[in-house]
Amino acid sequence: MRYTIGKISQKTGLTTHTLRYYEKEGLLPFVQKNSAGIRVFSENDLGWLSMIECLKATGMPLKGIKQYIDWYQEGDTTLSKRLNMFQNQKIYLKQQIKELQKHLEKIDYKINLYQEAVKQGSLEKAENNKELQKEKHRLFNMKKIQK
Amino acid sequence: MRYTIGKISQKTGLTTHTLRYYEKEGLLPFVQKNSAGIRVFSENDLGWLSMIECLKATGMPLKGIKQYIDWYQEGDTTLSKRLNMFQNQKIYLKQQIKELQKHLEKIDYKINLYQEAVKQGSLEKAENNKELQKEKHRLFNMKKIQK
DNA sequence: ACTTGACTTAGAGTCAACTCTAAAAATTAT
DNA sequence: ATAATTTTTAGAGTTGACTCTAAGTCAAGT
Repeated sequence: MRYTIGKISQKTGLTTHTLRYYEKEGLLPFVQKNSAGIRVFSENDLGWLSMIECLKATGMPLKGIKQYIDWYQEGDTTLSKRLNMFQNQKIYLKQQIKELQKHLEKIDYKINLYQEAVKQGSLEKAENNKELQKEKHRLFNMKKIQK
Repeated sequence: MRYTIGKISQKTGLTTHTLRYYEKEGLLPFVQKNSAGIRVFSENDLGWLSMIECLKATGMPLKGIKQYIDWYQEGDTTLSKRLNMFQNQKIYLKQQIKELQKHLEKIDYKINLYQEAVKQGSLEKAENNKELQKEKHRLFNMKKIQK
């Protein structure tokens, strides 16, 4: 199946502007153009966009994604570079998830605190709750600064 | 304990420039200044910076963080707004974590694929592996575009 | 007292990633 | 056939979050 840029925009949620921008940045080197100069996207291009989304969402800048695509185009001589890139991205991603889970605990604490505060009509009163104090200490206990 | 901007910079990893920028943006309304105009940070300010980091890391723009701080300063009349904000942030964060875990699966697939490709010296050969094909289908199986 | 380093301000500059504009050509709908 | 919509390009503009500069003040060490 072949798709116009508008269809791909609907499908991916990226604007047509963004898709052209990605192409200009070298992220979509496989997209064909017909005789009138109009882009014709294939299933394969959708696959690339899915991979781009994955790398972008996991914190890789567009330049890094372009590097990967450049390596892909160089062929099998860059296989280990690409493997290495994915392995690093995995390490980074696992770290990210771990951090977000810690942040989730902090936000849960705040929700508990504010639920109590709404109930009592006062943040100060809620902060006097022993259970919440213990939780706060556990979560926000920052190491002291040394001279 | 009282700290200068430099100490806080060391402690938080934010540059002094960034700390002043945050203050200018209204994110640190509690930071005091001494008679010479020099910022004096307290433990309480570190607590605020920790919360700012949490909200920033979970995708809230600085404007949203400022809104929260403005509400805080308005006092107990905004308790439910703040509770609501944290509840929304939690929903958003859980969604984020779920998405990152999906991305992790995709990256794991790519690692398996490239490990096989490196072993075989060819990406094409690796792509012919039945197990990997099944996995690819499971992970990248995109819905068709409808007319 | 002098030097070195940290602090102050207002404001300019940078960077990544879009986002939009304008004018023209192609495609689709009536 | 005509109108409306979509696509094309090059290039300019925007946004968010810093990041840096310059010119000056303050503080600590010798």
